[in-house]
Amino acid sequence: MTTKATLPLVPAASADCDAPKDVYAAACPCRDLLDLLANKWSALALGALEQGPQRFGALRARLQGVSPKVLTQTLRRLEDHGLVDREVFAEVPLRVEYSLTGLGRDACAPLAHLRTWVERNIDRFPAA
Amino acid sequence: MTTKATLPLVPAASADCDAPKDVYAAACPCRDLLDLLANKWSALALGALEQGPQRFGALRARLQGVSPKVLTQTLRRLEDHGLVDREVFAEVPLRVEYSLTGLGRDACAPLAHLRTWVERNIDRFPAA
DNA sequence: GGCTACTAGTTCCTTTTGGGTACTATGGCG
DNA sequence: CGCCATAGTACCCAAAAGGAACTAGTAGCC
Repeated sequence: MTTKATLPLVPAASADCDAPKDVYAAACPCRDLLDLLANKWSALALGALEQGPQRFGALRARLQGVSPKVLTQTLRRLEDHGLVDREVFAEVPLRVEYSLTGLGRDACAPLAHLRTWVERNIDRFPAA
Repeated sequence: MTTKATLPLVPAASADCDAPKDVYAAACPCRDLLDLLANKWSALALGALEQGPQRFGALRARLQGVSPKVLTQTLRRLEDHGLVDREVFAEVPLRVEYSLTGLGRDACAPLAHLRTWVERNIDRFPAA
């Protein structure tokens, strides 16, 4: 038996998102956005940019352990979604600055809550 | 030239986490925890469980689009970290109930902020 | 001119993860 | 016996994460 037969996983009438603002709906764009923000590197990058515009190298140093490739991907994705701005200065050596947009600044609030909750509650977790 | 020569990515003295509560430190356990919580399915699963204990099938229906494998993975990971409880009832057909621990309940708050922020601000995002 | 250095990436490759579909185990019911 | 249900697991493939090495463009130095 297939999955489809056992459970009506999606109401089926709402393929194009009848309830347009439900992260629990698979087809809702909210899902993609949640996927973007609920992500380790995004949360860290936006938090770093909260303290002002930063260069690529500075972000790389702040987000300890991030590889340049992943950092580029993360920043591009945030840029594509209108959360950060990328500004290139034709200096030498080349300088590129990343900064938050208004939207990005707003998105920082819930992510900051998450980060600080983690830091404040880490001791309550089993050592494993 | 290698990466090591150009940037001291990690202070190197703090391999075992001198500042024990910094999500920006690669070696800090906070990092793993952030990775666990800052995750689409975790955020959705914990949010679903906020409304009371749920069976596997109910969660699967609520988290539209999740496959049984991924749901199992997500729930086990949350269980391993002490965020959810898993209770098996030896009935027939088998019943398994998932519920939040105290820690899990606390973790819901920041995640709920994130989910509702997304739902409330989705319209501000570029259509792309 | 040739060498080095700087920044901000990209490319290539391997490993890990995500994810779907199909299948299993258990037991009641007709 | 065959069928239903639930709660998963097994298997496989594709996508993504991730690391190390390499590139581009320019300036300064010898």
